[in-house]
Amino acid sequence: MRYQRPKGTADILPGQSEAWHFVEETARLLFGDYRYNEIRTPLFESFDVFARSAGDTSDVVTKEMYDFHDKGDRHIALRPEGTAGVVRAYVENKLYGPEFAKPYKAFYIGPMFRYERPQSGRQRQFHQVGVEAFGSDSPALDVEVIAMATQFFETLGLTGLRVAINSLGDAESRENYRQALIDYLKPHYDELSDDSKERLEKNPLRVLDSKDPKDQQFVEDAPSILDYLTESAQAHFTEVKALLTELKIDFEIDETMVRGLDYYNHTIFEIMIESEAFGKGYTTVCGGGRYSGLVKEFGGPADVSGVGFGIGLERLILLLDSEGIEMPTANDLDVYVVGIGDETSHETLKLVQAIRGFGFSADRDFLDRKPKAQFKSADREKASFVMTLGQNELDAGTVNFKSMVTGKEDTIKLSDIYEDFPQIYDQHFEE
RNA sequence: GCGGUAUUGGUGAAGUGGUUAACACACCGGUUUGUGGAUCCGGCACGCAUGGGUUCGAUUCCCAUAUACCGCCCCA
Repeated sequence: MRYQRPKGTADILPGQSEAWHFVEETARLLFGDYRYNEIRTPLFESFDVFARSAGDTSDVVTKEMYDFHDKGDRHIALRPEGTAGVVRAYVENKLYGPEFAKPYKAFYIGPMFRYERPQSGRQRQFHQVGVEAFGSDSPALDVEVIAMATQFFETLGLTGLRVAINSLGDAESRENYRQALIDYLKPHYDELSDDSKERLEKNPLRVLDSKDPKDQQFVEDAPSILDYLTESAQAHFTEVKALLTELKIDFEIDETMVRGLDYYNHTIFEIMIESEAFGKGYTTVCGGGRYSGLVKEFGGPADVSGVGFGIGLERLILLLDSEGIEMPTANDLDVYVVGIGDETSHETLKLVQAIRGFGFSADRDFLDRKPKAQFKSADREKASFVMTLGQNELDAGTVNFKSMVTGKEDTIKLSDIYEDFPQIYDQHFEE
């Protein structure tokens, strides 16, 4: 094997790509119903676009960015997620201007890149679908976004969703909580895992995410961020909960759910699902939340906030597969044209072309194979009908028309097929 | 970035330091000089991820590299 695909990449082959279309089309249609329109931004951006949005010290920037210098010595990075590019485009195209609807709602679908160690469902090139809505602080928009995500999964046929929400409050709430958390954890410093010791220094909220069982014991008794929300932050969260209840969307509050970045505030949420595909327990298939400051960071107005989510498509399709959800496969073949003898090649090609011209699918043999082998191909491609054309038919100006379902055969004039194939098709399909 | 397991044909896989690398599925051909899903028969790895090394001899042992998978880190 001379060449192999780059580490952490995958070929999506015919047979699988139909499932991708299904998921993507479902997203396009549904998001359209919510009046989110597709935005397509470059797969690569200036390195700074992502470094800016993620913070210079985060692992994403230092470790996971797929970056390089181009021939003009520009520092380029392949996009590791969708939000930064969308925000950049929002600001660069001045979509906050008065002529645009507010909130400005957009979705994206496409490949993302992270230079990390591949594992199942984690690749260096992977795909996400996500949405962003800018320019409204309304809790109703938070809930619309959550509702859209849950409806997306339900439309795909998934059940047993679990919606977890939390609030990080505003900047003041976060600062108060951060200090409280440090005060709580500091006395236990020596008992924490090495990883969490470091987290405590760099990003205390991350300790809440630790997988270490000992850490988790401390986390259980840690103060809750919800007790540190300012009055207005509290009001926002209360309204979100009320609206979710109104929409009959079941949710639970996870006080330990956090985000690493400072830009997140108020509502954050994850949608989880229990599936064999990812071992036991619930796995997150969608993460999202509200953020502020990003637009300003990119040079836009200071007061424009955003809310959105991202969904990893590889994981989602793994999930749909393991849940046995029916997804469309390659479309069936209407007609297979069997040609017998070299002399028929011209006519069989004209036939398939004519049938395709009428909007039906048609195929023929290209390997000079015998009739039996051609019938096998027709069978494998699930052809509804087979037309057989040999010297006899050619002389008579006819074709043998066989239904692969009933096995019934009929002789049809070539001229009739060229004139009105749909009529012949309908007539025989009825039987 | 760290640790572990694995790598045999189109696929699933068995196998051994020594002459022809099981078996099954798929595919191709024949049985039927022009008709599918069945039966039977035949074909299908000069090769065991790649590169070195040990050995009289390696797919089998050792080392390196690549890739996949699992765990950690991280996951905006």
